[in-house]
Formats: sequence, structure tokens, C-alpha cells
Amino acid sequence: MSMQDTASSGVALWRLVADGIERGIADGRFAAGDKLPGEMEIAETYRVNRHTVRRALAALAERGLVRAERGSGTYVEAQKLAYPLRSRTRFSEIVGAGGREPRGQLIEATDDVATRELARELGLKAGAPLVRIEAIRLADRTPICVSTTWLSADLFPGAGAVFAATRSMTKLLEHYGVRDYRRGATRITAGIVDATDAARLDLPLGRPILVVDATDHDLEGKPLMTKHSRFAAERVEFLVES
Amino acid sequence: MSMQDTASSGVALWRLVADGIERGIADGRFAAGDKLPGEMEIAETYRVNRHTVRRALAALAERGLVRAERGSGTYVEAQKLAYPLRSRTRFSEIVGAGGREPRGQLIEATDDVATRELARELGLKAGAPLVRIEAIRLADRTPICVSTTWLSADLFPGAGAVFAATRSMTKLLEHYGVRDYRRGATRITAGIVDATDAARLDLPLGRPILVVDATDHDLEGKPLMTKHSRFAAERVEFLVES
DNA sequence: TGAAGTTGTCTATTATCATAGACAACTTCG
DNA sequence: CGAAGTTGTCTATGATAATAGACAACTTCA
Repeated sequence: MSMQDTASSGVALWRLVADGIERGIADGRFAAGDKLPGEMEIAETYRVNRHTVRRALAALAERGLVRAERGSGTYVEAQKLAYPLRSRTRFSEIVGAGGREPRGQLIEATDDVATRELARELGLKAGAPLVRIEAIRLADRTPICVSTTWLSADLFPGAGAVFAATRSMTKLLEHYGVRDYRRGATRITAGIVDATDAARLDLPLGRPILVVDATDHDLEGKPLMTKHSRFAAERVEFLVES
Repeated sequence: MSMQDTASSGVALWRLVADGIERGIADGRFAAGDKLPGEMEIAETYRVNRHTVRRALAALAERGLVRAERGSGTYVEAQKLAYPLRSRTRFSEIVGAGGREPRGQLIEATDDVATRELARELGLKAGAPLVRIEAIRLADRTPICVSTTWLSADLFPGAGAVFAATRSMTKLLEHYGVRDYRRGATRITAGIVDATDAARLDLPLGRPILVVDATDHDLEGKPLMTKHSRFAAERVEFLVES
């Protein structure tokens, strides 16, 4: 289609192509890491010149949605989730603010006992009974992080079942009457993904991860839960406000 | 603003201006018949060249939303409501299909007696008691027609109060157990608006009106109501399917 | 190594977009 | 009538948009 064929709409052709591809990425037709069809193939499907396709891809590349590799193809970039680190941190709100659908998925919930470290974080005695919740959090269909959460089994009996039903830590706490909570000091390190987390995060082995340890408190400062999270480094970007 | 100043968005400037003006019409900032600001003034508010404004106005004029009058100004066209005449005619559905909000407004409901003509239409005897409902129908804020409806006072006791509450003939009939109804023969003539209807339709004196007489029947063919409607000719266009 | 397929870059052409200025044609109002 | 204000039309210029073709540079895979 040339612009001469039809009454001009005031919207550039390359923009229509770019929007079409972006829609394909947003609805999962092209997943992160996928190779897009070749420029010639895209040009044929949209009935436009290859240069028009290149204009569209350039616009998407500038926004970081795709990345072209000469001789190989154009790939969907895993768009990094901007993850502000504040005292009030809610995964669902952060993901939702980016226009994506937050999801939580329970891997397993088991009973555990507090090590000295966990006991210190949670204000309990070593050996105290705990609930350990292993969960994945996703934005749309993309796994963002795996997290291990420990809660006092005495304070939150049956927490595993509640999380399985609600798929949200915030709602879990609400279930036990905790209206609000704040994050204490957050420790961030980096590492290499292990085989277990690699499978859970749908990551190739050897990829870097961000490791975050944090303990959440209620508004009086009483520890509620302590968390050990592993984020796929290529899918997230922590923002610390100055 | 020139296209060179900013990163190109793929949307033509004239399109942004046209969309802005159309939004102004849609949300009532510019009502039907209103004079738009001068081309120079629009150009200043959008920070574009006058020719760009003219391109936008031309696009709107082609769609029939505005009409330019040389030497005077550019005016918002009263978009004529497409009113298909079928056996199943529902004002609210017709208006809703055009993306506008249908409204009904009771002027008065009085008792009346059947003339010979009304009696014939409704299958009653001359002098039979009737309810006469005078109502205005609007699309968004624009009056479309004034109609006088007669129903048998025996079959529909208290019809005036019911219409005042429901503001819809269809719902009025539902209230009396009539699930569905059809329109019989429809007679269309034209005339000049009188002073009373001019005020009700918010029309200047001397404007043409379309006069429609029709009788609605239930599915067995029994007459339900007969109607005498006066449509503002400049606001409606009847469509008869071939 | 070589062929096939991919993206990157170059030149060239035509139409559209947006700007600018000038003036004509027309309406409105004092 | 005449001035002011409005839309209509003309020419002109430069930047974008979209097309087309050719070839280079690179990757992949047999």
C-alpha cells in the first residue's frame, strides 16, 4: 500500500507497522527473546516497503523494545521492569504501573524452623516454627523473580494455603488482619542463577540475577516476614530514589 | 511547533488538530451550530500554521462535522441523525447506534377523547377515552423530535405517570405486559415548525419539520398507540431500506 | 569453505507535511 | 460605504514519508 492509494489518514505507515509489532509483543505473540520475522517478511505481511519496516523497527529499537542483530535477525528485548525501592513496596502496584499484569504463583509452601539468622530478622528464637513460601512473580507472562518468604507459623498459621488462594503477600497479610506494612533495610547483591531458579525464571544457565534480602514490618516495627528474592537481572532495574 | 522541533511521532500535526477539535465537538465544548474560533486563533492555540489548521478543518468538513462559510466563519454542523424506518423502530436503539445518548422528556400527559380518525387508527369507537402524551426526544442534548402519542385509557390506565417515570415508550408498554410491538404504515409529510414546537425543539421559527404519523401494533396486529411526531428536518435523515 | 539469509547503508524519486507570505472574495457591523 | 475580520487560493520552500534498487557486512548452517 502506498500513501497515494488511499485517502491520507494523518498517521504514518511506519507508525501503523510499529504499532502492529508492539501489539504482537504486548499480547505475547512475540515473546521476550523471540526472533521477529525478517524485514522482508514483515514488509510483505503489511504490504509496505522494507525501508518502511526498518523505520518502524528503528522506532521500536529506540524505545528498547527490540534489538537488531546484523546478519542474524531482530529480537524482542526483554523490557526491564522499573522497580522502585521504597519503604512501601508492592509488586502488584509496581507492575501495574507499567501497564502490565502482575501475577503470583505458588511453587511450594513447607514448614521450616528458624535458623539463627532468620530468627534474628523475625524477632523469634532460633528453632521457632516457620512457614516457608516459595513463589514466582510474573509481569504478564514473563517471570520476574523467585522469592522465598518466611513467616512465623505461630503468627500466620496456614499461611501457605492462604497464599495459594490469594497469590498475593499483601492479601495474605490482610487475611491475618495486617492492614499495612513497610519494608525495612533492603540488601541487594548479585549472583549467577542456579539450575532450579533458572528453570523457574525461564532463564538460560549462567545468567546474572539480583539477590534481594528484606524484612517487612508492621507500622509498629514488629517483623512480619523476611524474604530472599532472586530477580532475573535482564528483566528488572531497581530504582533508588535520591 | 514544526515537525523538525520534536522527534517525529508518526502522526501528522493536522491530525492532532482535527482530533482536538472533534473532541471539542463531542464533549459539547462546541455545540451544533456554534461558530468555531477563527483559523488564526486555532493556529495560535495549537501553535501551528494556519494552513495546518485548514487541513484539519478540511478533514472535518469532508466528514460533515463542520461547515466553512467564507467571510463569516466555520460552524459546527448539526450532524443529522440517520433514522432508519423499519417495522421495528426504537428511538433509543437508533440514537445509541450512532454513539449518542438517547433521552426522553415528558411535556405533559392529559386525558383526551378519540376523534373519528384516532378511533379508526386505534380500533376504538369515536369518543373513547384516551391518554395523550406530549414528549420530546433528544440525542445527547439536542432535541430531535416532539411527538404526541395517544393510547387507549382503558388499556393503559395511568400511562402518563408511567411514561414520566420510564421516559421510554418501549418501557411503558413493557409495564403493561407488551413485550414486543411493530410499526404499521408510516406516513411522512413536511411542514414549517409552529411557535410551540419551535420552542420545544430549540429551533428558529420558519424551519422545516418532518411530520410522521404512525400506529404501532402488537404482534397479533392489535393497535397499541398512534403517534404524531414532528422532527427537526435539519437534525434527522430518514432511511428507507430498499 | 561457500551458499543462503539476515541486517546495514547508500542513492534516487515521488508524494505528503508543515511552514511562510500575499492577496482575493466574502461577511459583518458601524 | 468602508473598515475589520473571515475563509479561499495561489506560489514557494524545506523536511518527512514511502517507494525502489543495489550492494556491503555479517551470521548461520551444511
